[in-house]
Amino acid sequence: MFLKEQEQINQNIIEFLNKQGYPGREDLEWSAIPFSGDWGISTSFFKIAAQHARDLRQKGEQPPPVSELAQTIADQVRQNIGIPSGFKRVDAVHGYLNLFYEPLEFSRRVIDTVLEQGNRFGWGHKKGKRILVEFSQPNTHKAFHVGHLRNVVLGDALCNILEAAGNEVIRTNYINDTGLHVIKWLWNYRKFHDGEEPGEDKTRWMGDLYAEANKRLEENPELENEVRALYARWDRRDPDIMALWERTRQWSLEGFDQIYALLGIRFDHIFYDHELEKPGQDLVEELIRKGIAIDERPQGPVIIRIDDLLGLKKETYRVLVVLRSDGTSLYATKDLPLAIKKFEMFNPDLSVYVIDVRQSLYLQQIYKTLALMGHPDWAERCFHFSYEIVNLPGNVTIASREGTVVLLEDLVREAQQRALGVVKEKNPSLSVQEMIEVARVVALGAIKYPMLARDNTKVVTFDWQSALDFNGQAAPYIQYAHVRANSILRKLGESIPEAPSFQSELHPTEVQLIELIARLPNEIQRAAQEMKPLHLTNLAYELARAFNDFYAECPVLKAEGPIRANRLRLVAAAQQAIANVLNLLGISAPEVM
RNA sequence: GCCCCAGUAGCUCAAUGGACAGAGCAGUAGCCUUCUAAGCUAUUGGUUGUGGGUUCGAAUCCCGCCUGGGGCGCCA
Repeated sequence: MFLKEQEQINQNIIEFLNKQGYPGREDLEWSAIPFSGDWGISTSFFKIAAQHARDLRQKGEQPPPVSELAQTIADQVRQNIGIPSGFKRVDAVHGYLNLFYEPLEFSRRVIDTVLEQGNRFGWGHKKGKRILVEFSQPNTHKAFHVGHLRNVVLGDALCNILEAAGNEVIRTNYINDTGLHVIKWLWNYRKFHDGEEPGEDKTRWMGDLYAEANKRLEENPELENEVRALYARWDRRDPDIMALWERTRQWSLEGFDQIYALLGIRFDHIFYDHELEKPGQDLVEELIRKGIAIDERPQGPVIIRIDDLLGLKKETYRVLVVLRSDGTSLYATKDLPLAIKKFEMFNPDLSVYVIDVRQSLYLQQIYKTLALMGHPDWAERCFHFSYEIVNLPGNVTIASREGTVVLLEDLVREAQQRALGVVKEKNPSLSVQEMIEVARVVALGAIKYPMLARDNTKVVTFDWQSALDFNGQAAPYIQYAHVRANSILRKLGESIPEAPSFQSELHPTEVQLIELIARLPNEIQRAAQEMKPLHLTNLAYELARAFNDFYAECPVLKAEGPIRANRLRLVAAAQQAIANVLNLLGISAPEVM
C-alpha cells in the first residue's frame, strides 16, 4: 500500500551501497516489521555482508563475522538515509534496518483507501489472464459428504481469490452422471426398488441406495454379471435404460442444486460426462490409429504406455488405461476430450483441476497424454490443485461405498441447531427469523472454515466435537468481530464522520489493527499467486483478533472529538476489511449474532 | 519394488530461508452498572521425528534413516 515510499527508499539504499563499494544488488527484500505494535517496513543486509566477506577473503583479508558486518552496513545506511519523509524513526538493529511509519499519516491513508474502495478494497488490477477452474465434480447416484465439502469450499474460495487478484475466472463443474457406479445404482433400483421415489432429502436417498447396491454385490459377487449386462445395455443406449437413467439422474441433480444453493456456490458452466462419452470413445479410436494407444481388445483394454512414448527409462507416468476391454468408457476416456473441450470453448491461460491428492498420478497422465496427442501448449497450461482428503477419527476413510459417511445435510443441520441454541442464549432480543438466519450463517461459516484453514497437504480429520465448537480460532470468532464493529456503527446512528484535520496519538491496538488492514491487498495477491486460501484465513483471524483487542482497549462512542471520529472511521474500515476477507473465503459476515 | 505427502506444545494447527517458533483447544487464576463476554487479561506448556549437509542464518532447502498416510492396467 506504500509501494512508492518503499521503492524510493530501496533506490536510495542501493545507490548508497554501490557508492560505498559493497557488492551490487538490484533489489532489497522488504517485509513488515514483525513486532506487534510497531508499524513499518524492514530489510536486512546479511546477504550483502556475506558476499562482502567472501570478496574480502578472496583478497586475502580477514573479514569480521557476517552478523557484525551486516550491522555495520545497517548503521551506515541508517546514517545516510536519515529519516525519509512519512517515517518517524529508523533503527539499525541486529543487521536489520527498520523504518517505522509516521502512523498518523499512514493510518489516515489506509482508512481513507478502505472507505473509498469499500467492498473492492484489496482487489487487484486486471491482469488480462483467464483461468478456468473445475471443482466439485460430484457423482450422481451417490452421497454428498464432508469429504466433498472440502473440494467445494476450496474451489469456491480459490475462484474468489483468483478473481479478486485481477484474473478472469470461469467456474466450472464436471458432474459424473455415467459410469459403473451409476449402473450399479440402476441395477439395484430396478431389482429391489422399482417405482420408488425419493423423499425430501434426495441426495441422502440416492446415497443410501448406492451403498445398498454395493452391499448386495459384495454379499453375492455372482450378481456382477447382471451389472455388466446392464452396462452393455447402457452402452447400446437401450431406450428403457436411458429413460430410467434420465429420471434418476435428475433426482441427484436437484439434490446438488439444493446443496450448492445452501453453500452459496455458483458455476458458470457445467460439464456432464455423458456428453463426453461418445467423443471419448471416438478419441480413443483416433489414438489407436495414430499409434499412441495400444489396442489389446478383446483380451485386454486400450492402454497408453506413456513412459515408452516419452522415452523414459525410469517408471514415471506408467500406463494409462483409456478404454475397457469391452469398449465401455472410463474416467480417462472422458477426461481427455474434456481437457480439449475446455480449451476449445474458453481458451484459458490456465486450466485448474481441484481434485484430491489421490488422483495426482492420474492427472499427470492425462496432461502428458494431452501433450502426446499434439497439444503440448495446452498440457502446460493444466494445473492440478491438489488437496488431502477428509478422514474420520481413527484414520477412517470416508467411503460412500461402505456407508462410512458424514452427510453434509446432517452436518449442516446439527451445526445450525447448535448455533441456534447459542444465539437464543446470547442475543434473545432478536426475532425468530433473525435467529434462524444468524444460525444458518454461523453454522455454514463454522463448517467451511476448517476446510480452508489448514494447508492443502494436511489431512483434515472430521470430528463432531470440534466441528461444532464455535469458540476460539473459528469462523464465528471472526464473524463476531464483524458484528461488534457493526454494532458500534449502528449505535452511532448517523453516517461515518469525515476525517478530522487534527489527529492524535494512536493506541498500540489501533496501530496493529491498521497494519493488518493494510496487508489485505498483498495477501490477496499472495494467496492467488501461491493458490493458498490459507493465507487469507490466517489474515481473517488475525484481523478479528486485532479488532477484539482494539475493542477491549479503546472506547469509540464514548471517546471525544477527533479521537472519536478517527476511531469510528477505523471501526468502519476494519469491518469492511473483515467482510471482504470473509467473502473471499465464501463465508458470510453477519450484522448481528 | 517405484513414486508422492505428512511428522512443530497434551490435542488441532500457524509460521515469504531471517529477529525471541506463534495461535486455538484443554488446564489454572481473573474481568460483564462501561460500544454484544461467541469476548478480553494473566499463566502453564518446545532438543520443530532422527542423523548428516548447504548457508552469515534452517521448522523451512539437499541426502540418509524412522513412523504414519496415499498412489501405482480395465474404480472414480
